[in-house]
Amino acid sequence: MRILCVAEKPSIAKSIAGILAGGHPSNRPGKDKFCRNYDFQYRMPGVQGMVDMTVTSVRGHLTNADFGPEYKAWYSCSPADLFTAPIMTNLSDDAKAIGLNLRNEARNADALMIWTDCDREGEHIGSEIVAEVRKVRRNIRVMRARFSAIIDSQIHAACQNTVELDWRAADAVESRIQLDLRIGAAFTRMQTLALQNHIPALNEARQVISYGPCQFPTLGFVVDRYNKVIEFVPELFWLLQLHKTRSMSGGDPAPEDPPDQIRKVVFNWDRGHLFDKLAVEILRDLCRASPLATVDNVNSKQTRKWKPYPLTTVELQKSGSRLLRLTPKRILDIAESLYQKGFLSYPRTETDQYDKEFDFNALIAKQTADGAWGGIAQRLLDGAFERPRNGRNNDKAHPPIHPTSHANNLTGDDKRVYDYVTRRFLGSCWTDAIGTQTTVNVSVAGEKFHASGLVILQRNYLEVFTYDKWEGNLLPPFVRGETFTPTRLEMKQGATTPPKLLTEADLVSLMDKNGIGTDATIAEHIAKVIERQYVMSVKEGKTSYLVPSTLGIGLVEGYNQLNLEKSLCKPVLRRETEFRMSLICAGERTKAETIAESVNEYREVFALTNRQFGRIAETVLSYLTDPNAGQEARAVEIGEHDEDDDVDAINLISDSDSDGDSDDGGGGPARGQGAARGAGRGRGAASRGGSTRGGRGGAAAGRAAPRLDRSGPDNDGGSKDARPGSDGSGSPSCLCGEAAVERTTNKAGANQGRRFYACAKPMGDPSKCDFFEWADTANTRSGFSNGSAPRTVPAKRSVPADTDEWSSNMRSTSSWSGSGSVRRCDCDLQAVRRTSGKSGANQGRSFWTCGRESIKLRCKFFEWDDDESPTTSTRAVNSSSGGGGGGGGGGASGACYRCGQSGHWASDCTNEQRTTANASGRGSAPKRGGAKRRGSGKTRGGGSGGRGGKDDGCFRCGKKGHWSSECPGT
DNA sequence: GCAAGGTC
Repeated sequence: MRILCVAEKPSIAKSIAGILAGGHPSNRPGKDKFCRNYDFQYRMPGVQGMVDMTVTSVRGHLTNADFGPEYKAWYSCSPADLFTAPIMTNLSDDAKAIGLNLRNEARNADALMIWTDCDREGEHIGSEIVAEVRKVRRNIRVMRARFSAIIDSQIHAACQNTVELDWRAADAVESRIQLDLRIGAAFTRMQTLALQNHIPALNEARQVISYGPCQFPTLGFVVDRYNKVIEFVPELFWLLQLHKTRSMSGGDPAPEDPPDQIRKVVFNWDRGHLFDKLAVEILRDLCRASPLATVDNVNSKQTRKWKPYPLTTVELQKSGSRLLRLTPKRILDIAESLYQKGFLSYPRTETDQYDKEFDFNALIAKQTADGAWGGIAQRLLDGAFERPRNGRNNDKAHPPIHPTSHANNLTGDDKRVYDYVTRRFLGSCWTDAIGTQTTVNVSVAGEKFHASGLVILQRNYLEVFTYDKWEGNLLPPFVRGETFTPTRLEMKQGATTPPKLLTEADLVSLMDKNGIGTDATIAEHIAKVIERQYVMSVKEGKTSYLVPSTLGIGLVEGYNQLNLEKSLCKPVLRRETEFRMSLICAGERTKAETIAESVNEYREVFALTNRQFGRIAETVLSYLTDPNAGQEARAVEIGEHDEDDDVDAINLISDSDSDGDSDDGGGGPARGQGAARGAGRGRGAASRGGSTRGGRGGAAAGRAAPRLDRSGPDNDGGSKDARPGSDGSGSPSCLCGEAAVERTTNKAGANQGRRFYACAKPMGDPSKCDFFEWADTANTRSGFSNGSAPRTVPAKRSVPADTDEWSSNMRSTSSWSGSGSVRRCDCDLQAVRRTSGKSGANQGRSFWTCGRESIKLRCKFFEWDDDESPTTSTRAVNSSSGGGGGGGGGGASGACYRCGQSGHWASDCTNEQRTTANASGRGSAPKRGGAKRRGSGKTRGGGSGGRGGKDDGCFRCGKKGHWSSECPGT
């Protein structure tokens, strides 16, 4: 018997072969330069004699999806046709040799064992391998080896307990591939041609204005933050501060005290600051009237600075970009090359937990040779070692990033990245830093103040992880119950400061949180929006900030003007795609259904965008030609508060008053300068925004300025500080946990005028969540197509974890538990039974999901509350929706996007009330179903409708009645 | 001349 094993990448093939062979298997070159073939014999349980094994690999995906030749040229068809154009999937050019190797090796194999990574993409790559092998061995037996780490015991267990390939996961990926291609190509061609037509400069530069479901939300984040910065209106606040100068030996300083024994202690106000100047003045006067301070409490407690978590790709990119000041893409490229050289482990991982059996000692031992940290590595080996903290992520495919061997001849950025990874690894294997924190609480005339000191007792991990700073601050002695006269009591004025522009690290975080891209692609998306000239990286001091170009702002503003409920510049559509993929994985939807549904939805958005693209083009043009535009970016003061990552940083401007008349001389000038600077910047930014942004000035002025309130919980003085709208009177809570606001749908269509609940935060606020609920169905959570929030972070790499779970989910002859039993979700909480309110085949059906209250925090656990296996439920969905749907487009199990009724697609909708506004386009919109493209591109002119384009106007000159390829103007 | 996702 001979089994052909295929891994996702050469390094894994080598490791697996080494483990299964129990040493060094013989190996021979394959047809591809990187993918070698390893041969050995293996004893499989239940099989007589030894099995001949060959382990080889692919290099990621084997195939690429693209349109057929008749659609490839940009003028060959209307961009709208790309939503239905056939997609061809072929071996990529650089996978030709790999395919040949697979076919050669499979010819004399009895079985194929898939060893790709255990995630959705891995299942899809597995399906590509199966397809390739079946070209020569149609009926070959396929087995899936499931492993979560390259550890001997796991690899042997995976080999001996194979499961089925997860075809649903592969289908989910397939649907994403098709959707991304159609959306990307259609929108890119449409907007590029339309903008080139409108704007000669873009035409001359032949500049591609690409659209991508990850690119545009990435751009959207940058523009949102930029808008927040320039529209920011500072708000003044006031606070009290108490100073006491004291000798370290206790008591007031004496003349013989050396200077380093004298400490100026600043006591901060427990109220933080208030936005009511009069209130602060009154409190200050009260303190002045009886200025004696009483020490209410002196509290010392042990504190610690936590050592870093194990390193994930996203964290490497974030911290690397912040600390090493390299772009995320450069960091990933360097990590990749260090991995290739054998210095680092696999650099694309979401895992921040080490496997129980991880061999730390061997890896730490390799670092004892290092001149800089060798001694520390030795101390770890000698007993200082402490297991790294566990993070919350585990992709079950790769361990956290760590050094795999010692490197002593690296230079430049390679060395800086290697050093960071290694110091972080060693730091995570040490113990937290320990210190003693002392807090002194005092009161003056009933007002409370506090000061803190820190004594670092053990630096521990800080000795090797030198990127973390922890500075001690020694307080002179204070005794509970004592009284003293403050050296000064000040009232200070400050102002809220605008958020800073995004750094690349910020953007990586935002993308990660919102599920835009994956750990391996986030950096590429950022590089892409820079390459497309939507975003510029502007260096200010040591930090690079991302500033949208006029083109980038124009595009986002243009799209925002369309008021689409699901903005193309926001992450919500991407999340829907992810959510739909998860439904395919759960067996609730089929690939065909999902693709049809998504394509239908996107095509509607496309048609709407296309018809109104003139507005977008005008907006872009206005930004590109505005002589003031682009100055804004430079005018925005960036990098001023480099040390503070807080978006709502406080800028303490000046002393507005001091403790006594005698100090006025010192406080006066400082106040004057500071106030002028703060106010000047605020007005300047606001007016710049207003002057260059035309009509938006009013809206910007009407927006509430972000307000900071750092007052303590005991704050009872500043009623003005209370945030509006947080009391939630009858409103549901949004995903941020705050009261949602009621809004009205303005998009033309069946739901125009309908009320819904959404997050109260302003548009453009990156922290605004995507909560959505119709006001009239607030108690019946509808399906995601109505906007109920899907999970925040996509399951780029998510399949069930342990073998048992895997088996129960993957085997169709399942150990599916019966109804009524208590179930536990993936968080190991008691699962909660809910009922599907969504119209369609599963309406009213009960299911079990994660027990957490917050939708945002729920795990991916999902089970139907009946006896059906996932396979059965898939069939149920198929049959019912297939019957209900019209025509060849699959079933319409969801609601029609035009009239809101279920049972038919929007294209087949006969409900005349569907168009209420926007008479210019919508009323005359031809039906999609009536004019499906068939045959070659030559026949396209005959189709009178359904594809936009010709009837919506030529993409070159904008006139109707001819295709852009036939445009007389070209 | 379009996307995003693997990997090298």
